Order: sequence, then structure tokens, then C-alpha cells
Amino acid sequence: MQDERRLAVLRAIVEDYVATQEPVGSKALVERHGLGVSPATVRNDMAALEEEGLITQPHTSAGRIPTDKGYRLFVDRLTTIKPMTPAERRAIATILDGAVDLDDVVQRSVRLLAQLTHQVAIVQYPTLSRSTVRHIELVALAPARLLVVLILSSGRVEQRLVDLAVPMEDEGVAALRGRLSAVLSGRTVAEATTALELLEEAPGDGGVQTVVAETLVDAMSDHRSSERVAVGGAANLARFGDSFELAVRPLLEALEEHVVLLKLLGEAQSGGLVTVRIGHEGPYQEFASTSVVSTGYGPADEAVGNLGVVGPTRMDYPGTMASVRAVARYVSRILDEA
Amino acid sequence: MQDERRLAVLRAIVEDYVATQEPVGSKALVERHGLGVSPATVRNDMAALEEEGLITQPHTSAGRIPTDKGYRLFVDRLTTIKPMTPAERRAIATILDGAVDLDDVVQRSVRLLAQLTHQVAIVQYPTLSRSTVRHIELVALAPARLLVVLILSSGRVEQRLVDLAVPMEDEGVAALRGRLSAVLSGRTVAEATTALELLEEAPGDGGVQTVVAETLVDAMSDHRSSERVAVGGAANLARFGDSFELAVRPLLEALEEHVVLLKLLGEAQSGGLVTVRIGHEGPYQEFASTSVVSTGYGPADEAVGNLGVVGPTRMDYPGTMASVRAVARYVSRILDEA
DNA sequence: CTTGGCACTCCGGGCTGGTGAGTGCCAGCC
DNA sequence: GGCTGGCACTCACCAGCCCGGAGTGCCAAG
Repeated sequence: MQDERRLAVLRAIVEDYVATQEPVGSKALVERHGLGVSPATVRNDMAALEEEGLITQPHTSAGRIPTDKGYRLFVDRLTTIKPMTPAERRAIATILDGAVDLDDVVQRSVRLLAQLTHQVAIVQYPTLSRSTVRHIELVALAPARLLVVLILSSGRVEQRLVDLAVPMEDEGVAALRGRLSAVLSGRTVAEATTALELLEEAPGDGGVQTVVAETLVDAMSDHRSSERVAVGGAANLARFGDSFELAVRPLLEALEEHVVLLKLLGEAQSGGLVTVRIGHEGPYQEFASTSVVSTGYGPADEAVGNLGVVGPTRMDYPGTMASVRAVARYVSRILDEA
Repeated sequence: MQDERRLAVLRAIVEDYVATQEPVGSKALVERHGLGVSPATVRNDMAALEEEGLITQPHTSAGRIPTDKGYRLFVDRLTTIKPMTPAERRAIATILDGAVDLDDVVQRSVRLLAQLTHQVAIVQYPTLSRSTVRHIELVALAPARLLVVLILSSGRVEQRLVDLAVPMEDEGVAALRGRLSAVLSGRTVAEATTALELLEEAPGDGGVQTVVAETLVDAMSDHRSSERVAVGGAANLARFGDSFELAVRPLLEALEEHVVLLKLLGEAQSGGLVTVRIGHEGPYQEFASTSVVSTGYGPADEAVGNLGVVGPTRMDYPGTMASVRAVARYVSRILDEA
């Protein structure tokens, strides 16, 4: 079957090009990979592959490089995700198990992912929308000043200061805390928000209830809508090698635009599936020469956030996919335990 | 006085080189600046300036560029900090006044500074060491689980979860809170830390006091020693123009090493003084072609943190210094009000 | 001390020719 | 029908070369 051989040639081209970063020619190909045919045969195959739009030559009579379509086929059909070595697994486990709180988990994940893949890593903070209210605390710091603490099942703690128009008795604070706790405890953030909006309307103790409810709604919506991300491994941008202006610059600018990054990460994929967005497949044409490898994470198959890396289309897909998947799994496990 | 003219020539060279980024020759100099002498005269002056090590030529028979020493003299004696325009002042005020909490102030400052200077901005989070303990709260989330909340005068709120070996009565929690509050309230973080270390020793209620004290010490030391910084405007690295490998890469790598950034910012300068560290004057020789413009900020002349920008030695010092100073002042004012 | 003149240096761009990697095609072979 | 060796062809890349231009240093005169 010369059809199979052609795919083998495509795979060899992708692997070589990723490794050397140079167009790969027919002769080098047969030497490096053990396909038992002559260069001339490979040339014919290459012509066919080019016909199908899977590879291309940067200029006449140079070697071939894969097109986005070529990478796509490679990722979909020609590769299996490399398993992580035991040593790598241990390293991941040790680093992530040392985290002290949720933010620390996110920050460690970003660093880890950047190190493992030698690329720019992006980790989305877990969304609150699916987490539930575990506890609410009101603390009177001063007669007319309240500290509102909101603890969610995801482990996130939000706190806000509220200045009151009128001073408030300790019993009043306790009563309000009791009321809020009764209404909100165990509810999801979405449910809690609607419940609070009702409370806001109700006339209460001199407007205190209203302002506290507003604050809580604000605290909940804040980190749900303007979802935050952590970025790491910007130094790996240097790996783009050529085309500073073309590829590195737009990325550098995007790194501080968290909205753009979130869009790059894309929709959450649950169930351990890793999404690969190659070059122009993405939402921005500025990133025509970058690929995004991402996946969702979260306890028990329920995605509460995404993480992934972005790098040149010419990247080591099997290895990168493996790292992304492995880190997502460990993060999920940690969230499960917490 | 030809001595004065020589300094004028130096100033002109610095200004032209900063603007054009190209070595500046004698002819262009007399044309662009109105020094009423001939190119030949300027050449003599240039030779003298070169003799003193203030300027140099990249290669024989090219224009001159300032040396680090030349920039130093320029900054020290030849320039006054450009005042900000009213429009700029208003912009700064509007942006910073919109901040909702301490972290937001820091993040907005970084963005602002990066925008104003078109360079990489660094803002250190306020240190805790000078702030005092305003309030301590213990909340029993579960029989054997405590939430510890620590509120500091700087406005920072730290919270930790503590798992207890044995369950604890509500009265015990209240008593412990009272004891801690009595010992710590109003103390500086440093004082509080030593006080807590004594408490740790004392045998208490089944080790609860010990573990809570440890947690508090940890929370206080955490953000004091590993002081955090915010970074912004990484995209402005592109402004380095040439010498990607030489200048941009080390910086790109340093941007995630917060320790390095802190060292770059240097010692806090209070009293509105702006520090300029030019090229090799800094602590790292990798950054021989970058300068750091920084200053301290904090309420009432008491520096609680630094902020600044880092950019190529060839930068607009007067403008940059003005921006850094202006932002530091506004941030200080906000901290004063809070 | 300043100025105009002059010879000198050297970077940078454009042109040229040689080299090598790689291709496409064709005719022969299994 | 598919594979192979051979061969002519095409470019990118590099080194060498030349040349113009910007800029300098020096000198002698004002």
C-alpha cells in the first residue's frame, strides 16, 4: 500500500521539521527514518502530498514543510499522546502537592506547564459558577464598618470591606449573618445571586442588608464574568526563533489581554480530551502561525476551567498534548480532594 | 565658555540619539539644534567629550553615541524632570481613583506606568513590615476547622484555613480570639511576629493555640519576605528594537523571576526622589544595556514599596522620570486616604 | 579659539559568480 | 503498475567586490 507509506512520509516530515526547524528534503528523509525506499520514490510521494495540500515548499526547489492541514492530519491520525515518564509524573505530583491554596495551585501549574513544554502556558482560574457557598462571615471591624467574607466550595475565599451609613449593634450583625447563611449556604453561586437580588429589594435594617447583599453579588459576579488567567513561560517566546515581528509580537501584546487569552483557550473540553487549534483554525488571524493545545480541568469530569499552552505551529504535538493532559489531571485531582 | 557648550553638545547628542536611535554626527547636530557654531568646532568638542569617556563611536568614522557615563551626567546635571501636562495628570487621577482595593491599585498602576512610558513597568506590592494588625478573626467552619482572618492597617486581608487535631468548642474559639486580639491588635507585623513566637511555646488548649499562632506567623512572613511584584507592558520590549538576544531575552526571562525584579527596583527612595540606574550600574551584568528608573511610594513619606520602569539605556529619561514620580505620588496619596 | 578644507576610514547596499541541496521528469527494471 | 537511478534545472545562500556617503581627525588660516 503506497498510501500507508505516504502517511509515513508525512509523519516523518512533521517530525523532522519540528526537530530541525528546516525544510526537509527527500534524501535526508530516507536516511534518518528507516523507510526502505529510494529518495526518488519519496519524491513522488511528496508530490502527491503536496497535491493534497498537506505539505508545501517555501520556495521552488527547497525541502517541504507541513501545512496547517498537514499538522491537522498528523495530530488526528498519525500520533498517539506520548505517555509521561514516571520521573515526570513524580515531578508533577511533588510540585503540585506543595501548593498551599487555590491561587498557589494555579500559579504552580502555570510554571510547571511552561517548564514541561518549553512554551507559553496559560491557566484559567476556576470559575465560580458551579461552586457552592460554603460559609459566610460578617465581622464588625468598627461600628460602621463590616468585613464580609465569602467562602466557596472551590476553596476560594473572597473578602470585601463595607462601610455602613449607620452604626450597627453586634446582635444586628449576628442576626444578619444568620439570615444570610440560612438563605445562601449550600447554594450554587448562580442560585445565591438570584436569592441575593431578592434580598436587596426587601426593606431591611436601615439599608444594611441591601448594601451587604450588593457587595456579595458583586464579589460573586466579579470573578465569574471577568475570569482571570495566569500566564507563564513568556521567556519561551524566544523559541519562536524567526519571525519576531510576525509571531512573537502579537503574542507578547496578547499576554496582557486576558480576554484574548481566554478566547484562545476556547471552550472547556471535559473528559480528558485535549483540543488542538492549529494556526489559522483559531479565532485570530494574527496568530496564523501559532497553535494552541488546551483542555479543561475540574473535579469529577466537571470542567471549571481551562489550561493549555500556545506555541508555534511547528511544535511537538504529542509531547505537548501529553503534558497538558497530565497537568490537567493532577490539578483536577487536587481540586477533587480539597 | 566652551565648557558650557560642550555640555550643550552632550545634551544634544543624548536627545538626538534617544530620538533617532542612530549615532549622531557633527553636521546633523548643528543643523538640528541651534548651537551657533560650525561642525568643525563641534567635532573638537566631541573629541574632548570622548576623551572624558562621555561619548563613544560604535566604529571609526561613524557618529557618536553616549556612554553610560554620558547618560549619568545628562541625568544628573543636564536635565530637569519634565512636568506632566494637565491632561496627563487628569488621566492618572481618573484611572487610579477607580481602583476598588489594594491589589487593584497596584494593577492599575502597572498598566498606567507602562502606557505612560511605553516601557516595562514594575510595581512592588506594599510591604507589610510597617503595617499594623488591625483585626483578627477566627471562624469555626467545622468542629475541627478554623478560618483565620488577619486584617492589616495597609488594607491587606490575609486568610488561612487551619485543620485542628481535636474539635473545639465555640467558647474556646471566642476565648482564643480574645487572647490573640489582646496580644496583637495595634502591633506592627514585626512586633506581632515575635509576640506570636512566644505564644507558640506556651502550652495551650491541646495545641490549638500553637497551630493558629504558627499559621499567623506564616501569613505575616509570607508576604513580607517573598515580596510580590506586578509587571506590565511586556509588549514594550519590542521597543528595544535591535539586539533581541542581547537585551530582550534576559529581561523576558527575568520578568517571571520576581526576586530579580525586586533587586532591580533597588532600595526604596523616599521623599519623592527618583533613582536612575544606568546600564552597568545595576546589579546584573546581563542588563548592561538596560536602565531602571524607580522610586518609592507610601503614605506620608514612609516608603512601603517601590515602583519603576525598566528600558533600554537609550531612553527618554526626563519623561520617564516624570511619569514614575507622578504615578508614585498618586499612589501614595491613595494609600494615605485609605 | 574657531573655521573651512582635505584626506581618510569604514559601514552598507547592490551586484556577481559559485556551490549545494533539492526538485521534476524520464526511461528502464522488477 | 509501482520503484529506481540518472540527469538537467532551479534557487537560496554565501563570499567577494565595488562604490557611495556619512563622518571623522588634522591642519593651517582667520
